[in-house]
Amino acid sequence: MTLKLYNTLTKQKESFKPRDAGKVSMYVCGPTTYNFIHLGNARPLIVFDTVRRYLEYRGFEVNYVQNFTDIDDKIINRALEEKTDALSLAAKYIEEYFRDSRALGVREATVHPKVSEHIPEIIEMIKGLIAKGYAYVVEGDVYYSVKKFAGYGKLSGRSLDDMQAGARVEVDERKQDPMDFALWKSAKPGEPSWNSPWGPGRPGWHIECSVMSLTYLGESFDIHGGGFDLIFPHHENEIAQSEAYSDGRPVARYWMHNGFITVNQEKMSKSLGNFFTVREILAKYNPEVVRFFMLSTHYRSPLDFHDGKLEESQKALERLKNTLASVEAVLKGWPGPHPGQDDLTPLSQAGKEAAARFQEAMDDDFNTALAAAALFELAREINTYISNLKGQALSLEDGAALDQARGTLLRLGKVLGLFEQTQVIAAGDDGLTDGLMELIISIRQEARVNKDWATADKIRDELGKLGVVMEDTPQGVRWKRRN
RNA sequence: GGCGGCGUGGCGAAGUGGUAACGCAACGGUCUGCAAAACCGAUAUCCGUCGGUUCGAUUCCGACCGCCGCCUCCA
Repeated sequence: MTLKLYNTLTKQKESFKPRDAGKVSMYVCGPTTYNFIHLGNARPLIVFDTVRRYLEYRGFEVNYVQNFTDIDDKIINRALEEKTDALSLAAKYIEEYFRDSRALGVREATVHPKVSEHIPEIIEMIKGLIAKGYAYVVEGDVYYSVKKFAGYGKLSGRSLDDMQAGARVEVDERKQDPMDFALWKSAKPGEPSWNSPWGPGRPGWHIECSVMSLTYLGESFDIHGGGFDLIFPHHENEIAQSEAYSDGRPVARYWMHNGFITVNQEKMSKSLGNFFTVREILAKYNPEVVRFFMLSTHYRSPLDFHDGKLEESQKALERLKNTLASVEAVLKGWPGPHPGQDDLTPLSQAGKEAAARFQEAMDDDFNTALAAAALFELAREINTYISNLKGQALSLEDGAALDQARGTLLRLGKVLGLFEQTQVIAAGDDGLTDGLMELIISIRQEARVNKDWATADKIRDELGKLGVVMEDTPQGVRWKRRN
């Protein structure tokens, strides 16, 4: 089986063949850091982090680059409001960004380059574009001439004529064509700026990605990712810049774009004001719940958000965690695997099938929803197996089978970024909690032996009010914190 | 106006040219002192509407209806 992915450029699924055998170079557009990220911003983070994890699972070595736009108009304006300077404001929100992304289980990229630290390279590329005749200077600004680039519009599937008909933006008279865009913007008084051959100023929005991807990944790297709304104009312009600069050689081999998070079917965006920050959501939900929610729909489809969705994801995820906890409990006292105990039971088969289905799903353009189904199917097999033990003593074979199945479930879940942060076993945060719980459980068990149901139930009910769930399973008493 | 996407059981969501995964909810049963968890079982004659192609379409084609996105900063 080969990995297939949908390429926005060709509008079809293609077999993935990396530029360099065994290695994947990947660039994902990062945030403009002028405030906290919201759930919509988090989708590409989680989606492409999962893509990366799966590529690694498939044995590729992944070089993952995600930039920070730490200088632009929004940052400058925000800095003025907060009476600080642009770069320190950006630095602050880069910190905040990492707090959120880490919480969501998003691994750090191999490199996180910042625009402000690549000004010389940016100036170089702009000079090159001017030299090749693709850009022109007007009063300290530099513009890219879209008409000079024959392939303009190939990613977004539109022609310059169509767009001009629909354009309703104020046209800057100094531009040769209304669609021309800025590579370099001259600084107004008081604005942060860098010296350049065209006078003090700062880079336009699009040039940074061309420069950074080229710097860190080279020409024709493998995967370029981002949200749907970046297709035009950002990625279109990036192609125009990079390919003009490198004499027509493609920027990236595959372009991937994730769909939006919507609220009441409308795009979640800062301008509409219908957004939820990652920060506020994580105050209420386990990060893995958010992750599971994001991955329960295919990445290219829109994903509608409301609290009920997270509740549902939470319960679904709990099912998986309950299974892991059950295995854990059953395996208590099991001496460990012995050689030669593979493939002894139907459960081993089930594990293999689940892994195969998982891979097949992920190979098909990262179908995480289908991949998750494989997890649930395996969980049911495990539960059934445990259920059939009926509390009897565990044989070595049973132990081996369960241990193996559990390993598969964990391994596959981790590709989706699940089961990493929360302890699978419902356990406390320190030894004290565990010790106290053991004590409480033994007292309650005594009451149960004495058929003192009132006391037993009171303990369970009161613990419930404190957020601790107690279950009397055939494998013994189990407790966990709710959520 | 141009370009693109979506419409599957109560909800969410996969999917296939030969009659529909998975999760949540609800229902019946098993287990349990009772619960919870878990297991078993029945639930979509049907995949927006209308046509067409086909032996056969939810899946292909066309029209229509509805919703959404991009074309301007936006993940």
